[in-house]
Amino acid sequence: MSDNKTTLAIVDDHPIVQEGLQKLLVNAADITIVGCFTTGTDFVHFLKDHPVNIVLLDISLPDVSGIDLCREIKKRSPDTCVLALSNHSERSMVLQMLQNGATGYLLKNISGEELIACINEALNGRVSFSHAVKEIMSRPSVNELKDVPRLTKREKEILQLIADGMTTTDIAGTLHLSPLTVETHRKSLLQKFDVKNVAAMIRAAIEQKLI
Amino acid sequence: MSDNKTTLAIVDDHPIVQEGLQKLLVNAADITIVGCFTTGTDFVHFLKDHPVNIVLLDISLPDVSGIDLCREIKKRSPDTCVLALSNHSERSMVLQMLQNGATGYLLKNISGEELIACINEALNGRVSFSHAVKEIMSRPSVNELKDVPRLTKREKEILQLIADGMTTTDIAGTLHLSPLTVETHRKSLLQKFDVKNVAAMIRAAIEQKLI
DNA sequence: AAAAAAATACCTGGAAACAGGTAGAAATAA
DNA sequence: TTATTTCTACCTGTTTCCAGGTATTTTTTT
Repeated sequence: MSDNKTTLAIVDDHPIVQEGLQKLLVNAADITIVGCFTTGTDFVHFLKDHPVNIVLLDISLPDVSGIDLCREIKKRSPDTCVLALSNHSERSMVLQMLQNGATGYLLKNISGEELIACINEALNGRVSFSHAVKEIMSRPSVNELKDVPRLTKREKEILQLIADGMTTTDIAGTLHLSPLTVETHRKSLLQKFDVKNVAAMIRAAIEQKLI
Repeated sequence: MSDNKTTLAIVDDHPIVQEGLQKLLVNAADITIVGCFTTGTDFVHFLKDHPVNIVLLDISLPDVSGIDLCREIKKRSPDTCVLALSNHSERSMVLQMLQNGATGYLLKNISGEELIACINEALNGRVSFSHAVKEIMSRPSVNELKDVPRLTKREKEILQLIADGMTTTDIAGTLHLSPLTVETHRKSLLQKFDVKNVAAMIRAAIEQKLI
């Protein structure tokens, strides 16, 4: 039955990785690769009129952040399993991806067998981690219990401008907003980061890779 | 003449990358892949009794640093061209690799054609960079001209406390100084970083690894 | 269609930061 | 032993930030 094969897509801007994944997956008889994409927007566009069961998603793409892309995918196609692919295994990033709908998190040093095993895990509705990630997630990290704040689009924008050294009135000027509005966002940011001033906020934001 | 084909080895601990590189190189008729290795020591051992013309070398291996491995390879087999493979394009890393005998530096987002072109460049005795690296190396780094500010002991101390979210009076308290003194240091810091406020300063300080 | 979240904007008052000075000890380098 | 740097401390303003609200409109979610 060629009909009920699993459809899989690859989203990664590295040709080497695309080719490598394809080669590792040719041995999996029940998986059909239906597309390879180098940008998030390309894939989202494809998803409009093609069903995809599994997507292997590089979280550091040139156009959009892995987190935003994951949300977007799950919004448009909730049944698609998103497996995040990454080079780095930071606990906070893993948690953020899961919070935004990912079904698993794989490191790029994964072996072929493990990759296929993880895909099957995901198909069976289970969260799947590659070996190294599993270890990191198993112990309840002392450090990173403080959750990463979930910022709105506007807030991210303003955070970035603050980090660039702009004052409230500067920011209001460039975004064509009232300074009072910018202040409101600024207050929300301080609250979400749970800090008292920008110095601490910028530091926290960089640590959590939000800048 | 199958004899004068180019012999090439791959050293990378990511199965995905190994497979991907192999697949991208099957089209290059004059290249024979003579080995794939996941650790530096494995490859060095192989090199003892096998000639290798080109080695694609991942610079972030689990066992040894890319720099050390490159030195070792060139010591044992000076005629082997080392092409560094990396995810990151930091100017300093590129320079270090070249200083230690590498013939080129490629980013992992390289395309198949570019990869083969770079290998041929290297075989002809020329230094080869992938596109993105070339750009970074061509212009005399914007980044590294603005010198890292030379801070005094006290300034470093206060910078750190500012980054921790402390106010001037807080800092004065913990260091047993007058708030006015702390303000003076704070002013010096802003001047040395050439910024207008702490937000920009903290960011710059973290970028320059002073925090 | 109703509810929740996000973005917009306003107000007051106090706290902190920033800009542009001066200046005297103390430590370090020449 | 000078000369220089660093650390200390002060003064006067102005600007910006922060805390504590309230409140309307728009967008998104349910």
